Amino acid sequence: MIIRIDLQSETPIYLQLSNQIIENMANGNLKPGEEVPSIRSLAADLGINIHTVNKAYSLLKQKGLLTMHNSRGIVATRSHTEEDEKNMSSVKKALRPIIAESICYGFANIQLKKIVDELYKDIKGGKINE
Amino acid sequence: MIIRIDLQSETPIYLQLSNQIIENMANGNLKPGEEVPSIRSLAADLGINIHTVNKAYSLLKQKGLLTMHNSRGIVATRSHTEEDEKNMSSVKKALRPIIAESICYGFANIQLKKIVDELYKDIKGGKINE
DNA sequence: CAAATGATATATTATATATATAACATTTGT
DNA sequence: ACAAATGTTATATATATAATATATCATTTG
Repeated sequence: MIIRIDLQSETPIYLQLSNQIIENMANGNLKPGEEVPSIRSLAADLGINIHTVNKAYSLLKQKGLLTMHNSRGIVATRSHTEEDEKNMSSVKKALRPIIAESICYGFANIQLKKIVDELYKDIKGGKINE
Repeated sequence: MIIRIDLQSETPIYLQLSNQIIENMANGNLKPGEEVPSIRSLAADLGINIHTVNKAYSLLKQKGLLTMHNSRGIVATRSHTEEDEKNMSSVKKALRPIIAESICYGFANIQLKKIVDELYKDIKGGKINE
């Protein structure tokens, strides 16, 4: 799993980290059941603090995407279908202001869905660019 | 233009404010060329500080959605088509992590585009909920 | 000329982010 | 039994962001 942190970015490190782990889960680089690097080892590899990694992992745990096993490592998880409603409302809440902004920019509904379609395929394709 | 600030929210006030102004521009409550409340009056109405309103307005100005006229008020703006590329890349950058997260939740491409479609119509419809 | 405007400056408080150590209980491998 | 590695938690420090309180300035409007 490739992770790259930009210390100059205005996006907090723990968010960059959790976002990139999510991308790795989305494109299949990190599959459900597979182990994630330990907090200490990842912090050492990236040259950042343990607590920063811990914060990112806690966020993913809260989203139901990671499961901590008592002193035995951390494993990628796919949240259950019972949580679909919760996940759905979380996604909608995040999407809403972006879609509103797109409307202000004059982007049509079809145009916006085309962008979503492209991003969806691009992420699943496994590109980690931007 | 109706604006409601939640002081308990974890979303910063200036972001709540700019997001709601954007929604009002998206649903037609605030049309291009129309005046926006002055910084002082809006701050007084909402019971928040001048600088917080100023920060929200500056953000919208930076997005090309507001234009300040020297000591003569602030006006809603539709950013020009020449900036489409910039706006597009801005929207994509914001959308990417949310779509990746949706994929982790097991949401299909069609399902996601349906959500976008619903939100698009809901925002244009003018609902200001949650 | 007074009033209102956006812009700017300084200061203070509170919260968020990131780091540095340290310690704890649990699990794993020897 | 023991050492090593794990996730968890606690404390402390430094910096950045968010929000507030005053205040001043040039410009525009009535």
